[in-house]
Amino acid sequence: MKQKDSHLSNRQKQALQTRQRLLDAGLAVFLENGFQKATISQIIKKAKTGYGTAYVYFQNKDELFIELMEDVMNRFYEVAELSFEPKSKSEAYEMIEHQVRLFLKLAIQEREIMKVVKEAIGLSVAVNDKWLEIREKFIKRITVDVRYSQQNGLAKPTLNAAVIARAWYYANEMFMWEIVEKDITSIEDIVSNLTKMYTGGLYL
Amino acid sequence: MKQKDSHLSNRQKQALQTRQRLLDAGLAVFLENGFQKATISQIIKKAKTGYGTAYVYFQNKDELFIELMEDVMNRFYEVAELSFEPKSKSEAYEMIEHQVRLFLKLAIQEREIMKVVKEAIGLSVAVNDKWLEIREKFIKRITVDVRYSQQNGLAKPTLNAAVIARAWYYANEMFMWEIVEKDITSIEDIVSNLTKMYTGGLYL
Amino acid sequence: MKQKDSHLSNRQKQALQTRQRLLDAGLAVFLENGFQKATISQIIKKAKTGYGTAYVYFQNKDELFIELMEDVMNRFYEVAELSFEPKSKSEAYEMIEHQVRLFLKLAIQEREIMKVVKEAIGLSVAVNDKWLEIREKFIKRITVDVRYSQQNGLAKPTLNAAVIARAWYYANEMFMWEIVEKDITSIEDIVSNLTKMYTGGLYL
Amino acid sequence: MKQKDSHLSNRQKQALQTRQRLLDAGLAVFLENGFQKATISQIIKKAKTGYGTAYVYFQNKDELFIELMEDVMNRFYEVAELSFEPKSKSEAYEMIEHQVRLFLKLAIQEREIMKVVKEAIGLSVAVNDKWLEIREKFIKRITVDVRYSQQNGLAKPTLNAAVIARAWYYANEMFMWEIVEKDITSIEDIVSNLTKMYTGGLYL
DNA sequence: AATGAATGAGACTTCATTCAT
DNA sequence: TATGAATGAAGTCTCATTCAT
Repeated sequence: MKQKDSHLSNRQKQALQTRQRLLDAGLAVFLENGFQKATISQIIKKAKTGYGTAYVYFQNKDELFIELMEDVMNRFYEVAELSFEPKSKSEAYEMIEHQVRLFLKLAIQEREIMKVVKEAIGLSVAVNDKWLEIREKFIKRITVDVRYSQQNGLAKPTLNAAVIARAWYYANEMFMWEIVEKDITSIEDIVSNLTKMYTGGLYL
Repeated sequence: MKQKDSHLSNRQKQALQTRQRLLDAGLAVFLENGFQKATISQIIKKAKTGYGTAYVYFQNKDELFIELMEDVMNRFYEVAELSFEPKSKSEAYEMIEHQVRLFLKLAIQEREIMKVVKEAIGLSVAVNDKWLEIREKFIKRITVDVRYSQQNGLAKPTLNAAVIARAWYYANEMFMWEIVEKDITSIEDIVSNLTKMYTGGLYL
Repeated sequence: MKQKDSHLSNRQKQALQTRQRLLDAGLAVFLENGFQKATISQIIKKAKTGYGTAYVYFQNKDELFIELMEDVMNRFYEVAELSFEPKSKSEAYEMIEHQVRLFLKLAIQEREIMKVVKEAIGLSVAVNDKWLEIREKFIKRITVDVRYSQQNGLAKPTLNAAVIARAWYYANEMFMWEIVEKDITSIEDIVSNLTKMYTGGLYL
Repeated sequence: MKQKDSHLSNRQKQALQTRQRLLDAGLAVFLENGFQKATISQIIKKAKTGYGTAYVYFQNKDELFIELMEDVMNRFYEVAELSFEPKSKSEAYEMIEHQVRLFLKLAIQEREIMKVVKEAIGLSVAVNDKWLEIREKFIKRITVDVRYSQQNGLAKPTLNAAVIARAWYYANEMFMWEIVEKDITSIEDIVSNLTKMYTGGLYL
């Protein structure tokens, strides 16, 4: 954003570079070997640092991966954060369909790293916890959107926004995993059915 | 059920008993330690058999667990198999709500073993594959139900039954995991919101 | 040789057949998997008998293999037993060259089983001992031949027949293994050089 | 020998010591238990290092043993490398007899470790391969010697030096194993007969 | 003569992490 | 800030063989 780094000492700049080298190397190694088979050994070799150096910047393998994972998930979160202030049911439909499409397209784009994320979730408690945290962030954001529609008389006011948001997110997340794991590339059928059922069920 | 076994030789009966002892011991050990920490060693000790004996009946820890998992999942599947031939939208609503409630109640009942299942899915490829297989069985069954409603003029005929069934199942499965993992006991809010959104979105 | 079996009871005939079935199955399994990887399990499955049955006829896996090995080695031993009563050095040369050629040709013919024999020698004490026994039988036979030549004034009388026979056998055995393991097919160079050196060194 | 190591950091020197401790411990353990029964566990206990440490320096038990084996075999190889430039047949005879004697004496000296080598050759593919490599090195060296004698008009020029060298080496190796395994101590009979036959057969 | 259910010893190896330098 | 030598826990699974039937 602003001119960061500019006020840093050379030493600090170097440190930042080392850190970034580890991150880059980590990404490459995780993509190539998956989470479990990736070793710190491979990562530091690729980053040309010593064993200890990796532990200066990251508590452990999981933390390094989580950093990488957050980068990717931020891209997903940008989609969730898209402004959502529809004036009508049909506008809501358009916006939601658009959002779902972007979300699933992103899954296709980030397929490889997401496969590793899926694996890591099952293997590392820390990664799993991080994932849960990310998920709640998504659900919270969706809950806000649902409430907006209810407050503006577009959506059924008796439904529990939090539960609906969760259900909706769950369906999206699961299709996302399916796309990632089964190498699915055509998503339009999913996009439209998902959106229709959701808006049909939620909106007036 | 019937008198099976009756035609088995004593030897075979004994073998069957040994196998069952291992299964029982396995369940106890998995419940107590979780999937990862459970060891074959603990299981055979509890079953009072030799190491090799376990490997006569099960290829490895994963296979033994999968057998156990299938037993539990069959109880879930019974719910999915409940006859579903509604005459009206409201009858459909009743039936679906009933099914969801049974499904989630079962999750509460089987909470402990399901926690282990969740853990095992992330840890064992074999268990994960089995889970995917079970999931597809559920989705296939739901797809049939959706089609029935469409063919009887109850549900929107333009929706893709397979995709809708999948989305619906996904939402249910995810709430099931949430209930299992967060020790949730009050499910009525989930049941009613889930059902309302689903029937509102799918049915005419 | 004579009409064996004819006087055997049916039961004894059956037993003999079972034994033979095990031997045949053993050969097939050893050839396919090598000594170490071959399992009793595979053998009895192929022979269509029970576990225990194999142990009625053979003390253990090694014994079954040794029986097979003896069959093959008898074919080699026939070469060693070829009558050897040369009248002159040149006749001796011819006979020895002929013998070496037959011996090494046999190695080519029996290559596959001999590979397994080599493996088994290193792995099983019993097989190794049997091999040593077979070797001594060969050397004893050769010693007789060397003595014959010495007694008939054809070979240097001061050489120690036993040591010479052993050295000669060793060279032959080693070339045999080389042919077996390196899939060598052209042996004439070996045959002639071996024979020339041997007769040159031993004969007058 | 010279002051190598001098330029190594303390860290590297320490590492070298650790490695040597493992090698020394390995030798002791292999001598005491043979190859098969020796365990990494015993070795690290004797070397007072951790499990992982052994695997830092050697891929596995086989590799550690191969290192040990190479040390011994180098002593044998020194004998094979003895300069061989005879001026006459009788000088050749003397030199060869001397070499054979040294070779077999060495076998007596190194009997215990060579017993383990023999065992290991049958048990470990890696050790077997290493042995084959060592053997070829010997044979190559002998081939050079045979050629020298042929080129200087001492040995029969029509014989194939490579085959003769191989045959000669084989006889020596086999007697070496016999001496090692049967605890033979009187070698003069072998030395003289072997040399006589060889020189008689090869030289003019 | 034939069967087959049961047995159990036990050695390997990996790799994230530490901490003295 | 960077290094890298050292650590060590821990759980799998095989398969020849036995012996009661």
